[in-house]
Amino acid sequence: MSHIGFRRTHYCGEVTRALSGQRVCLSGWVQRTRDLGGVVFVWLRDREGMVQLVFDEATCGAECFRLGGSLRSEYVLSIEGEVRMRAAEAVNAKMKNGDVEVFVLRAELLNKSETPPIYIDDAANENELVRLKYRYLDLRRPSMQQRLRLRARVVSAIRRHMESEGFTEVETPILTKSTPEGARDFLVPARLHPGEFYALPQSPQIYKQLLMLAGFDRYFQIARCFRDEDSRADRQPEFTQVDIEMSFIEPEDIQRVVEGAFAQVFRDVKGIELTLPLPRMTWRDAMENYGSDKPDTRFDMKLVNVSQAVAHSGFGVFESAVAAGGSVRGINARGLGAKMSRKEIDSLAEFVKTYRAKGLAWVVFNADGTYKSSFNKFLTAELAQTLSEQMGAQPGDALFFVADKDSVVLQSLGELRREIARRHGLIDEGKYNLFWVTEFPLLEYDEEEGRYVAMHHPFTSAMDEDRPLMDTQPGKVRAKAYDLVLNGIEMGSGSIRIHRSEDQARMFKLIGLSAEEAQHRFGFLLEAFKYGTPPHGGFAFGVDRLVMILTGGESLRDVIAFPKAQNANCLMMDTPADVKQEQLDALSIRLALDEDKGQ
RNA sequence: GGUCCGGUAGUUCAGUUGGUUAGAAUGCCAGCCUGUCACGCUGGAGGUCGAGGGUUCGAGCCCCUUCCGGAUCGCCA
Repeated sequence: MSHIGFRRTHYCGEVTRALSGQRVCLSGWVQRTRDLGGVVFVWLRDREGMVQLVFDEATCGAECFRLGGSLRSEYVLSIEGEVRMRAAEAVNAKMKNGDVEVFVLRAELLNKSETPPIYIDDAANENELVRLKYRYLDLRRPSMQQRLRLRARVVSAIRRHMESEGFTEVETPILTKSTPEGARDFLVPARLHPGEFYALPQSPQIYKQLLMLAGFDRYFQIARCFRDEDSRADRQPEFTQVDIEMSFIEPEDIQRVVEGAFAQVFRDVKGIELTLPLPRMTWRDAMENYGSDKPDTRFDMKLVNVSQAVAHSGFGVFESAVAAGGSVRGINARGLGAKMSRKEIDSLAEFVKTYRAKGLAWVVFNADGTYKSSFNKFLTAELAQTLSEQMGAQPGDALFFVADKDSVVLQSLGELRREIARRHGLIDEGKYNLFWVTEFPLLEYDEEEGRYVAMHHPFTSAMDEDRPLMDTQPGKVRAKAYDLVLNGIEMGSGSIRIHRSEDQARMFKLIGLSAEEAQHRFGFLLEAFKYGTPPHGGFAFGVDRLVMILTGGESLRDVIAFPKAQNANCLMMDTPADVKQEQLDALSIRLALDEDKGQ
């Protein structure tokens, strides 16, 4: 008995009326059977789709017919059969190739299957827990197959583009060195060096800069990166990024290459021609208008700063926010005044509290020209007029205001505008708004740590015209740093790097990294910079996120073959897992677990 | 580290005020059925109500602890 079935001639999904009358050999999984007693219908599925098989005793013989009746879900089957057109009344219009079927002549059962815990169908609605535990079955679903195949095409398009632009693909180590700054590292114990650890790379940042120093001029890599931080729908502990670095360039040069890669991807997998160069928006404009450094520009509803208008309104909440150096800003939910119940407005107020806003002030302009508001007592006709002018309000509009320090106002309103847009369907889902956000600040002040931290990373160079501010007003220095934003999601970021060791040392000092610590962690880099480092810069963008958007997915789990669950578990393999004592001994590791959790 | 939602049959879920033997659909098993396509009909099996503890005459339901999944704030240079 053969163990490979019949030599396959076609994929199931390829069997169409064009093959009518021909003999075909198919292999695949049993999707569903309908045993009518005298005839058995079977849907056979492979990666290209399904086709209906017919087991008819007169055609296939008694033994084969018995086999047909014994088939169950996900049995693995090979058949030889004849493609026949179906009678007009037997056509299944819901099936792509529902006008044909394959009359089985011979069949061979290659493997049985337990009854699967999940039904292999896109309409199925199983819990993620079950899906992730039986990921190999979940991946049989057509939608999962399509997403991963689209992902492969995305990566292929990128690779082709980068090669055509003269980039060299170089692999960099997975076992590398823990860095201070930035996300938590995954650590790997070193058996040959007791007490010392490798770290998994958060990105190949330093390696790619060293490759520039080494003269490769143009480098890229499809790089796996690791961050030991809490997961989100759009954040996994390990993820893939396209990592790029170039020498002797300005921001526009790298942006042109990255835009080209995205254009290639959109052309290949979506048939969409992007208009290049992509639009630019400064970080400052993004924050002012959208309250976010990754604005979703598929709808308007911009933030408006009304601090001046309300600074002396008598409304304590507004006045004190402005007096304390913060601001009062608002958004205009156009035409939604009548559609929003008091209950919904209350829920929006709860929503902004998530982002530490203390409350949400609102004004609804009725169609008849009257208005109501949460601060009626202070809302004089004059103030209402001013606000309505500044925010372009018309009858029927609803205005929402947050008063607080800028960071809270911007974030809470920025998120609120997205929430309102989601709830009221203001987002055109067919749109892809891809653009650059430029002129990011070099540093931001970390109140917890009481020092400046690098906003991008500490290898980012300052904009030339802002360099004089570095000693006097570090918070105002803009960086040669740029993000690429797609539909309100950060695709990636990049910068022109520091390439002189004295500048790098100065940057480390600015972020409070002592000379000793800098030497200990980055001594090799400072040393390397002494040997003729070219000006260089780069970019990195997330493959998972890009594919998620292109497939309309809600979660990175939908575009990663074997993703981690929220707490970084793999539910299928049950990782992480304990190890044998001998393994720990070999690594000189002793566990210090609480007794009730422990061994 | 915090907040919120969820965990009941293989799966998706319902389960009233705490009250007899925990239900439905689907799937599964068996039988019948020659044009089904979510086939149909008949019958059947299937449960540690996530786990542990507590309150109570009595807990799927109330309380505490804990585990697991999801969303999210912080975090993520």
